[in-house]
Amino acid sequence: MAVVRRKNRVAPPPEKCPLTECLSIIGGAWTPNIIWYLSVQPRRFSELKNDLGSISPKVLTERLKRLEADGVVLREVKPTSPPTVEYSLTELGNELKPAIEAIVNVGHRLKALKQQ
Amino acid sequence: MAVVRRKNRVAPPPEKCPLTECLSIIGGAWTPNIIWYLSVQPRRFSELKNDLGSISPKVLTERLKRLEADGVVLREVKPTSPPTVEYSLTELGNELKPAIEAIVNVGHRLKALKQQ
DNA sequence: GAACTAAGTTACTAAATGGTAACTACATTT
DNA sequence: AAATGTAGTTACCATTTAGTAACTTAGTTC
Repeated sequence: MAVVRRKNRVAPPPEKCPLTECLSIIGGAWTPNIIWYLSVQPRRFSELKNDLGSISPKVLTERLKRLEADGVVLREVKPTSPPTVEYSLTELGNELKPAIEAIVNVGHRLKALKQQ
Repeated sequence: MAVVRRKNRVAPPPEKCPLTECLSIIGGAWTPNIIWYLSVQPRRFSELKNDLGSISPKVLTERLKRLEADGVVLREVKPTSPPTVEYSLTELGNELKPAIEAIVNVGHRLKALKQQ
């Protein structure tokens, strides 16, 4: 039985791939988790650190800076003493919610299917 | 103005985090793209390699093996000559589609917003 | 018989990533 | 006065990750 040469191409996920575009923002350890927490409510640095459990301050700082640079997260210094810093999702950041939610939902389904 | 000690905790994304669960499967370079292509139709090794453009065969093999081990992808050797190998999504793999689609959709929105 | 296709494998390298631990400065609480 | 909380920073290290390039086996087309 000779090999069949298939010539059909699948159109690629269109130019400058939206998949890659979105993943370049939510990629990296902890990032989706951070966005998840911020989607619930604005959080302070130390609160996020606590929420996430074993993240190091170094990585948390890195992630927040990148998210801020990407326009996804807003950083606000509050005039308390000592000053506190509150992070929240920007409008652009809110756009990410559906993706995070979909991933969470699939995660639930995967867990359910695994347990059977 | 004294610092406000906030005591409320945000409930963590529930035990053994579904977010992390799902990301452990779709994480890693090229993985979401591979799933995207397979969600359109079953694809052969060389077809995927072509679809993805600049992926190396080493990485493609790695990704496919892991996806197969995770029960997300089915690998079938076809009795052609030379033998060809067809990859497709399993039922479990199909569960991932909504997440990939959501990411793609958000990617579109991000691109649209950026261009303004 | 040479070149090509299919589906990879292997050895090596470079870069990115994440983690650890210690440190800062200032203010408040005990 | 000491400890704690706030929001980080810095230097260093280990691991992971991805990429390159060359190679394999076997059949098939030119």
